[in-house]
Amino acid sequence: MLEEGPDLVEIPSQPSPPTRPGRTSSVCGNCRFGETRFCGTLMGSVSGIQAAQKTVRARYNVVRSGDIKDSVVVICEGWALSYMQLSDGKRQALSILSAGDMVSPMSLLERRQTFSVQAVTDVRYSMLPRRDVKARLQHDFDLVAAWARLVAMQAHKAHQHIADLGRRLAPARIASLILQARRQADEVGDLVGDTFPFPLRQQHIADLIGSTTIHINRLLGTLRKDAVFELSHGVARVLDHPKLLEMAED
Amino acid sequence: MLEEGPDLVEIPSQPSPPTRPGRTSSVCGNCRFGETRFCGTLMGSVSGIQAAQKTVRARYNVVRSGDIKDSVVVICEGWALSYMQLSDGKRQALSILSAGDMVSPMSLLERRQTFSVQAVTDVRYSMLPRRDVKARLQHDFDLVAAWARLVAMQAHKAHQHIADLGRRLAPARIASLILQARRQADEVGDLVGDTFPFPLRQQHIADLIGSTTIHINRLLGTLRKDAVFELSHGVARVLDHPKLLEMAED
DNA sequence: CGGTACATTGAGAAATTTCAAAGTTGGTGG
DNA sequence: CCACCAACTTTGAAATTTCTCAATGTACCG
Repeated sequence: MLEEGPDLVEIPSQPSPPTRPGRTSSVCGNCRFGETRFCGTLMGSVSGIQAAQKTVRARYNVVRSGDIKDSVVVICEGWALSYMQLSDGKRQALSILSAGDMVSPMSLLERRQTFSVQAVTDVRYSMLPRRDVKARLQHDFDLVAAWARLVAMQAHKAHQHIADLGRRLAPARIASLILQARRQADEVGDLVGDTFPFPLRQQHIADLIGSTTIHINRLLGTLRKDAVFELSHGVARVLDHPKLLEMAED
Repeated sequence: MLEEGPDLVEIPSQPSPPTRPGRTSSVCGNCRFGETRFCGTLMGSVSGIQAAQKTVRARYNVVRSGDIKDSVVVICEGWALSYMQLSDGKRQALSILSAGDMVSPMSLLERRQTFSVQAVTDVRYSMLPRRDVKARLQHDFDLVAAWARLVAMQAHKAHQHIADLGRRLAPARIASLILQARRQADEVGDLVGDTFPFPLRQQHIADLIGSTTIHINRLLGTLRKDAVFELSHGVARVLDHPKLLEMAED
């Protein structure tokens, strides 16, 4: 698994983070997701919440475990990975974050981040002041419910992840990951034929799956050889969907 | 891992579940935890929430994945395990539930249970009508916050679990589990010297750890031989705390 | 006594990691 | 245009970890 990243993978220094700040709140108004996502509903026409937009380049951190943040982070564009950093330097990815995802619904209460987030591609994200968001929720129980639904979904995903890691062999986990990404792409309209964007590196897959790059590499090699799945240059291609379903046995 | 349990392990039939119903709400008033737990706060003096008390014997289910429940379940006495049931019959435990634990904070919204809960020892539990609880939350944002804190804690535990399963070898996971149980026992005052109650069977440990009984058995054997940890008749004993800490590398 | 749940052991098989070393690719500065 | 570098991918072989299969042993209960 990926050891604590080299300098390039982490934000190199506090003074000059690879970030270009900016302050807009109309950005959300132009968002391709409109109000289909929680962040959209939250920002809806009359919220008056001011979102600060930022950008980080691939392989840099959006959030670091332990950071104290007074904002809720929402990914607007690009892919990122949330992960836990283990004491011995290993890391385990928790989930894929892409456009429209709130980095952590929980961060509404806890200023201290309990996990890190690293950009896979270049990432654009918004920071919503926690105070404002909280106030908004306080006045609108429906929003609380929507938020809770989000939390519930994430909890369920976490449980699936636990079951995957605890009870499945690597091939099944990979198949499962691929299918999940395909489904997601489909929902967002990014699925073109049997092809969809998949910018994760083998290292990222290994981190999600709880395995090593080397093993992932061999498994992907097999999938390619067997004409089941191909991955190259950030584009995934499912050649044998039924086979994948069978492998993931879901 | 445990295959879909034999009949005895599951509730044998709908007509005569091994449950003796009863309806009391003063029970919570007499609870040893008072208002230190969320359920206590929730039921606090003036809530007027009516809790139905039930009991199930060891190895029976408290909740089954897919059940539709209009109540929130809280464990009052005994130990239980929440777990995911995989399609191929295997199961993966998610967490230990003991006195004072709400089975799932998420169940406040979702009637459909997304995981199962099985009693490890005999278990007494309360069922709080969701409608009432929800109403209570709606009138008291502080309760929402308390609830959210609970959710956040569980999310964090889930993340730890994911990291454990994905990135640690079985010995480290066992050590980690033991220490967690010890800490928990300590907090509740159940730690006597180096000894504390630990009713989990090797099978349960395997299900939590994502391993097999046989493997667990050998590892526990080693721990015993090396005078690090002993487990017998539901009582655990930590002989070499530092060693365990080192193994869990936390 | 018979049965069920649980713990324990041995031996071989399978999955996965580790170590070591090349091969590729895309971008950058000269 | 070329050399070079960093990030990635690929391969081989040996070492570890963990699982599976197959028995056997043990304690408690009705």
